[in-house]
Amino acid sequence: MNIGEAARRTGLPAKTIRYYEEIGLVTPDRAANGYRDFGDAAVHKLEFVSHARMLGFGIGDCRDLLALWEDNNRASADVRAIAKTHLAEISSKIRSLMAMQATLRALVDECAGDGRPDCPILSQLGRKD
Amino acid sequence: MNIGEAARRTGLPAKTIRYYEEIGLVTPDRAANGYRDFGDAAVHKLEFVSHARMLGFGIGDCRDLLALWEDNNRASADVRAIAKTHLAEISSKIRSLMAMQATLRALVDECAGDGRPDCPILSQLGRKD
DNA sequence: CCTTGACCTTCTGGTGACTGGAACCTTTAT
DNA sequence: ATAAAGGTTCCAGTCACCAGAAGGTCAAGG
Repeated sequence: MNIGEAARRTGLPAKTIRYYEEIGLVTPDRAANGYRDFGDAAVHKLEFVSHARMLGFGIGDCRDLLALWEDNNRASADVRAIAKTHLAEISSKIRSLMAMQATLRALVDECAGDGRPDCPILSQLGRKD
Repeated sequence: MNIGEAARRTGLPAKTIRYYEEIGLVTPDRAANGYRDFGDAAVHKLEFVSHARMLGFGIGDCRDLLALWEDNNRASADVRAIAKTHLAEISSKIRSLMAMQATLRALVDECAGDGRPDCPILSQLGRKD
């Protein structure tokens, strides 16, 4: 099938699929006219990568997970290790975002938000340490 | 003062300060030898930007907040609006990360993580929709 | 006076994961 | 024959920097 149909089936933009080919995540066949020709296996791989990306895995992790997925002699421990590392990164990002959120929310709550110039948000940002 | 001292005072890497000059966030004087010469006001501006960046504001927001900070006729409503928009983006990111976290945590908990190939993580990633 | 080392300068190129657009070719339908 | 809808490649841009190269400047010590 052509790239458009593969895009429809996977939900990935065609541009993204071309990019995935460029970096070697998938290697679709080529038809005589030069068009990419995706088989079911290629589409399935794209779906796999799409799902992994939705869970926030980076391209490097996707590559590793894909290799594991295709290796019938894999150890689930290897998969789990990648996932756990990623989970830790997610948790760390959440913590950092929640800290920002708490600080910012307090500041926004304090701010009158009217026509006057006094603003605790700016005061806080401009404080000298 | 030279860029090194400005970096020490603000905690920003010198490279970052040069970048901030390049994009017009700060415009330090130049000494006769071509070195950047930061006055207290310039350092204070850098501190302001540094704080805003720590709260996750993008460079565009920093530019706007900086302009508001320096405008004595500002309305705090304008500052508050920027902050509220940014808060909404933070909340959205947190929600999205927490969804990933929940899914991934459940998968990791289900996975034996041993030498066998069976792995619910890979099964889930490879599921056809 | 010379050297050493720390500091400064600019410039180029890379990061992650795409996205947009231009210029062009192929297929399908009218 | 033509027009629309698809496909192709390649170049450039995004964001907020960071790494490194090649070279200029300055203060201190021999």
